[in-house]
Amino acid sequence: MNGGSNGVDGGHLKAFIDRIEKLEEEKRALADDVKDIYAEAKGTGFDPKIMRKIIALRKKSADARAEEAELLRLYGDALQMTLGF
Amino acid sequence: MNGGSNGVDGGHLKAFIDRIEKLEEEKRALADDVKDIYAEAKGTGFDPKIMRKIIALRKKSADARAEEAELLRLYGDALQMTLGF
Amino acid sequence: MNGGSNGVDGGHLKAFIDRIEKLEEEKRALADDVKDIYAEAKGTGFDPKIMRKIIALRKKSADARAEEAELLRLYGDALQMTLGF
Amino acid sequence: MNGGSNGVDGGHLKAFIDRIEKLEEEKRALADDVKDIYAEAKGTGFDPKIMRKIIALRKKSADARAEEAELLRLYGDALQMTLGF
DNA sequence: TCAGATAAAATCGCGC
DNA sequence: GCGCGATTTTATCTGA
Repeated sequence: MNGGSNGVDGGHLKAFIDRIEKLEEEKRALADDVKDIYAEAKGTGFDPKIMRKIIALRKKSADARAEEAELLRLYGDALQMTLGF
Repeated sequence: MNGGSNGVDGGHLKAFIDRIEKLEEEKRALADDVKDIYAEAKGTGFDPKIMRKIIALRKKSADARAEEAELLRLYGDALQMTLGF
Repeated sequence: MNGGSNGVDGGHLKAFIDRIEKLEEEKRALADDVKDIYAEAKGTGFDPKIMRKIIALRKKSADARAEEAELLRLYGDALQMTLGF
Repeated sequence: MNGGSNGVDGGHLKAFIDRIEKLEEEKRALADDVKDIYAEAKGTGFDPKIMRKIIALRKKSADARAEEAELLRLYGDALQMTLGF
């Protein structure tokens, strides 16, 4: 049946796992690259924290952004907070 | 020297570690309580995600909130984005 | 309806948020206590970094027991066995 | 100076953000690939949940080796030994 | 859709 | 003070 004797195709399983581990490794490398860019941007005077927020906002549609801002406003108003925006 | 024979006061060390582990356990219990409250709030129609944002905003001073919003605006404007707020 | 009169029950929302913030505050206090103990231990000659490792290992041992049981369950399930626990 | 004329170098900022977003997109693509492999494996009879456990254990084993060396280092350091590696 | 698990991100403390 | 590593918190994803 296979190398083992328990009905599990170890070779096939190992191929899947190797492929996954390779991809995960590539993801880690890309994450490192991203970190480097943030560091570089910081070195030229940009605020990485704000950059992250901008990027998060860009991932959402304009509608989604507006809706979330509206909800924040509603909740903040109900709590009588001054949100500052 | 001490109970052991390697220069480390095991009894003293254990006392420290027991105290820390007890406090960590209490922290875990509180974290569970928080999770329960979010679930309860969700059950009555509130959006936990927005609640988290509100709580995060409340942790900052009004000035800090305004300054961050201003930076977001500056960056967004430089990118010609419409932020929606 | 509430201060904001916008359909959000501010009183109810505030009650939830107050409860959460209170619990978070207690968590912070406990975290400070933990930090103090590490500082105290450091002051008496113990290395906090090693202490953290020790505590992590103790926790890992506990987790390992739980995980062992879970893995048994998983494998048993994958093999369509009824383990009975 | 830029589109916004507010003191933020939009062109420079945009270049950084574009690079980051491109890398994040690649990360997402890799994550999708991983997801596909899990799905494919599932289709051939493997249990993805167990596979994840296996991979976590393999990673943990690698980490464990690193940690063992680190603990050696830590304890050696705590004892003011020169290990030479 | 929702809870539970997994992964990503932000935060914090340390050492240089 | 700044980057780095570790912890904690937040968001995403899978399966019921």
